[in-house]
Amino acid sequence: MELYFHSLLKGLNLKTTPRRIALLEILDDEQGYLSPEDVWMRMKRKFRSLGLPTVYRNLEELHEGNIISRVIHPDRKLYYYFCRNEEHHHHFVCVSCRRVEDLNFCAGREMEKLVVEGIRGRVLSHILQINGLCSECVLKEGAVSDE
Amino acid sequence: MELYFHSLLKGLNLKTTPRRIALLEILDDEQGYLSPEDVWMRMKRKFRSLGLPTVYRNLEELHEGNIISRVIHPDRKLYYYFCRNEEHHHHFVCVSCRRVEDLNFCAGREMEKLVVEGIRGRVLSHILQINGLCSECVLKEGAVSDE
DNA sequence: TTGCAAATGAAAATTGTTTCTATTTATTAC
DNA sequence: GTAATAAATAGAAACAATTTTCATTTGCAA
Repeated sequence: MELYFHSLLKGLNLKTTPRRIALLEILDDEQGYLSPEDVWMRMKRKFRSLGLPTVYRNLEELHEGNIISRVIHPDRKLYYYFCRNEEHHHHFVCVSCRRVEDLNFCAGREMEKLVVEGIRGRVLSHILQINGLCSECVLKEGAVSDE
Repeated sequence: MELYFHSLLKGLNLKTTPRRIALLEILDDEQGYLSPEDVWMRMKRKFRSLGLPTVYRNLEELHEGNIISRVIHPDRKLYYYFCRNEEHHHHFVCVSCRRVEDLNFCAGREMEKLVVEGIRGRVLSHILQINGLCSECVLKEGAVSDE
């Protein structure tokens, strides 16, 4: 694995540092996506004196090199995830407990068709977020509003 | 028109101030969308001492009241525009010229089913936004990246 | 017209992200 | 292996968009 990461980095003319390896491992282990701060917190377990700018810089370099993907969520923050040729998916966000669950669902194909045929434009990316109550919070059924 | 705006504001229990009228007029005149700062600059022509927080506050209140719509551009800034379509719908946002087009498409039903049956949760709302290039910008095909 | 809650301006705070700079480190040529 | 050097890093500071705070002003219901 480390060898594979090394060759990826080499391909971008980036040096293979322990931090970059760790960052790639973290993203590779995650099935969802992570904010720079999420990545930072995970990496800090290993590198006590890691700076947040280092995380931002590396995430952005790897994104530019097409090794990881970036999404911009409606919360206006950046999120990154490892590029797998796996099914693109979206997240269900519980507005009560803030848990996030993956949804193996994407309307991308339909949207693309609609945009290409209807508007005659081109789709570059899309943002989909579903807000609701997860099973536990549905039971608790507290006075939770959608915001 | 002013009367119409007055009734809209009344419906939200918001007072009819000269600033709110001007703000609504500006958004109503625009066929695309505007950033809070865009709105601020246009309003300053009329109100010399207008504060930017006032613009942010009002845009957000009107958005919450469903009088104006909000989109989040890939540049991570907020943009607002006047709601003309009553149906629930989604947005196609041209990342090049900033035009917004309504898409009469919603995958809400499928998502709902998936969430209820799969996760056993409840959907409260969803946000779907498609970023891309509109027909004109596809033709121009400039060096525009999804950024 | 008056009283009061709502709206506002100005300044300051916050948040997420980026830049700067001195120091450290991975790689390359020997 | 080792030295030279260009890239990578930490830490501090800068930044930009947005939000909060609070004292003052204003719309509007009584």
